[in-house]
Amino acid sequence: MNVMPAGASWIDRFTGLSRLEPRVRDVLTARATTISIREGTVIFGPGKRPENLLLLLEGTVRVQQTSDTGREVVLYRVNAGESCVMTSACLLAYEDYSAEGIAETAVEAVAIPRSVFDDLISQSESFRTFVFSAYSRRMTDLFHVIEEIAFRRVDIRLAQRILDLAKDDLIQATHQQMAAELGTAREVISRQLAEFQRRGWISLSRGQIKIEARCDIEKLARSEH
Amino acid sequence: MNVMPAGASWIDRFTGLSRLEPRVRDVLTARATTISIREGTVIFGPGKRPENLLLLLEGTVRVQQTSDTGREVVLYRVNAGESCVMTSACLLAYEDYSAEGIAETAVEAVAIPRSVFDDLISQSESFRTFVFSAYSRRMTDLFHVIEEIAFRRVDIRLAQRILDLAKDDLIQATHQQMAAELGTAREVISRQLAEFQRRGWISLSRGQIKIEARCDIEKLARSEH
DNA sequence: TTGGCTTATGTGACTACATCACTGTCAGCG
DNA sequence: CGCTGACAGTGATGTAGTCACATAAGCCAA
Repeated sequence: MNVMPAGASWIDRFTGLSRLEPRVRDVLTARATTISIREGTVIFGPGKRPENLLLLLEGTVRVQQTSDTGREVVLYRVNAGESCVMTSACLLAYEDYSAEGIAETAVEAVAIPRSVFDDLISQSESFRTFVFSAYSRRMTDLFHVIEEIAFRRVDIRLAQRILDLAKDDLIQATHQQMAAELGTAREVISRQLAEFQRRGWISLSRGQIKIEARCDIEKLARSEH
Repeated sequence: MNVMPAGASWIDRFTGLSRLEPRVRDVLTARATTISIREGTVIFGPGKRPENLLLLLEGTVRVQQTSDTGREVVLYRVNAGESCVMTSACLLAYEDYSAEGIAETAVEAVAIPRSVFDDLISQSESFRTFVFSAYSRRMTDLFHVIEEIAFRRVDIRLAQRILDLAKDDLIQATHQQMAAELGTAREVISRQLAEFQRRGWISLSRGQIKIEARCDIEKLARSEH
């Protein structure tokens, strides 16, 4: 993780911080640093306590749960312009989570050390709102995950996830990885994808999925039940 | 909700608050009130923003998710000595959650209004730790729920829940309510309970489940996979 | 007490999903 | 070129969820 002084303007990339009191803004600019994190780095996870609160400038962090039986579910992703609140929870009150956060791409982030975080929380009402909003967002995300896993059909969820993950109508992922996205088994994904291909919605090749009929997939993704 | 002045000693019932700075302690004692909430009251939920952070002195709050298709899952319970952090998130950054919190029994709680919460968070390090720890706890709870729903068999989860809910080897609940506990369908619960009864582990009657062989149920609850 | 109502529970048939145990296939490389 | 390891396909079987009912149990009022 390469450390360098923070620029003056990054704050404006975070909508929640735009109204920050000028005094507090200065503290943040002075005492936070930007860091670069390599793709694949584990940012927090079982046994790994993070040292900083991260505000993402570039890249995405994937937060996932790995069960003792080795199966995985992706819980949510933290994108540029968002903060990784799990790290702030860990920061102040470390519990050994079963969830872990992984840099899915190379990540540029502003790192706020615990002491600064503490000062900001105590001095700035708008910073508090920023942090608590972020918590709310993530809680809401988790509620959605629970609802989807418990009550939604996998074909619908798969269709949604294909649309979410597709860059330029293409997804670079194995069936195993797609299964981990939804918390299901590889075979289930293989069969569903085969069915989608049969319908001409996608085409498959080793390690990738290509969207051929986006609107049909959207139709399924939007359908109830 | 019946309002009366708070006693001096309730703070000691919350382990996280025992080390509160004396000055802050006084603020809390002076400006917080205890309230009584009737069983069944919706404390927060879609369209209902709570006005206070609640610290539970007595009773339990059940936090559950209701899907648009009408099915439910119980996410976690807040017990005496714990704080209802969802309300604090709502307090500072209201999002319209799909989750709702319901007083499962009559509840006695200390109510901390938004302004006081704000003061405490800014003035007291140990109060901050208290609040963020509570967040951590609940996040962890949600991770467990996700793991259970995604990867655990319902017979095992049902056995666990029976043990959790049993007061004096008896549960007053319909199959429908048990289904909501686990986020599954009523028929599934009926069949599983029938099987447990066939094995002599429980006996059933309308609206209640009686434990007959606790150790056998525990054996199943503990078993992997 | 009987009959009617509501709520709770039982059941069969069927679909969806998970698991297991394989087989087949592709890409890269020694 | 042929091995190797990762990826993908598939049938059989078990578990869970859905649908459409049939029963049954308590409750109240005639």
